[in-house]
Amino acid sequence: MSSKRQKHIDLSLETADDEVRALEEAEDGGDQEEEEEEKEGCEVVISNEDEEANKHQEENQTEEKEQSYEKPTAKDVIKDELCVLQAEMERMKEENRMLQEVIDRTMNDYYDLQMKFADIQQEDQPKVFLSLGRQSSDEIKQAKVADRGSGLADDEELGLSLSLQTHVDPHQRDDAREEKGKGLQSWAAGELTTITSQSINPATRKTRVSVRARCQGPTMNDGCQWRKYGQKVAKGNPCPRAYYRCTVAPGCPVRKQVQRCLEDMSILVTTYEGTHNHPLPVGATAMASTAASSLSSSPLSYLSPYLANPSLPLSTMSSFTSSAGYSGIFGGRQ
DNA sequence: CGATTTTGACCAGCGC
DNA sequence: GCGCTGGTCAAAATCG
Repeated sequence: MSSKRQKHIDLSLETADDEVRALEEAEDGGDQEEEEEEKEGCEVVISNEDEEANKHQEENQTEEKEQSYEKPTAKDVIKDELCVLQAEMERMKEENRMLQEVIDRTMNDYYDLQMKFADIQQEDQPKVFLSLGRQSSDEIKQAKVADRGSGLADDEELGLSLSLQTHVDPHQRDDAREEKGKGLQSWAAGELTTITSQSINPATRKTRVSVRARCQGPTMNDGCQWRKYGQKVAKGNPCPRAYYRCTVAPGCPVRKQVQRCLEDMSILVTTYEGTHNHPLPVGATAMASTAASSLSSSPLSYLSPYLANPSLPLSTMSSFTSSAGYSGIFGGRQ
């Protein structure tokens, strides 16, 4: 051992050390020299091959020592294996523990959302006002105007806020809008994404969701199939507004409007209206799930049915990070 | 040839 | 009532 340069790696795993000690005691009955070695902990012996070649001449002289060295090397291998296995086991345990925590958190969020959804349903079918987007109450108030006019108002970018308001009487709409919504903000991975949702027609309870996302193409690929049925140049925005109808299933009432933002042509403002009367494509469902889970900690009780039958289109929209608003709109077939 | 897009016409709601 | 505007229709054009 003295003739060879050795590298020692002390893994310091007591349990593995104990097992090795028990093994050696069973085999050798307790050798004095080995016991001293064991006190140093679990060791991994790695010989340096380069120096081993240079000192090849010394090998003959130390042949006897080499022979006596082979015995503890074999045990070191066993120790090594045990140490590695032990370390691996600990790592797996830690990983399991973390995964369990994630599952618990997800389940808690899900139950919480279910409870909140039940509460909302008890409010005599109130009108739900949703606002996703970093908006103040005033901005929410302007949402309808902006939606009808030259695209959505230029909300604060780089963030996602969410508010939920409920009110029954259409005449109270303005008052309700004065309330500042509870907010949830999260990063959109550096991309702009603002979602603004509000119900427009109290009679039909049609909900609308506006999504602002950076998109190079003429429209976002949101996983659904759309047919264009009209195009208009809205006042105040030279960019034409395109009208699309969902063609996934015949008679599906969902429609969407697509228009470039006046302030930033790279931003595509897509407004969805109506509720799908059919199951959504896999891609849309996947995205909906992702979006829903990303907002699981928000006060979005209406997400519960959405989780069961999500309808949010999956897309190539690179900036789409959250899409809870779709749940209020595209409830899918329920 | 069927599906989709384009585009002008038409309709409804709203404000004056 | 009139004009403006947004939304929809439907025929023609285009595409695959």
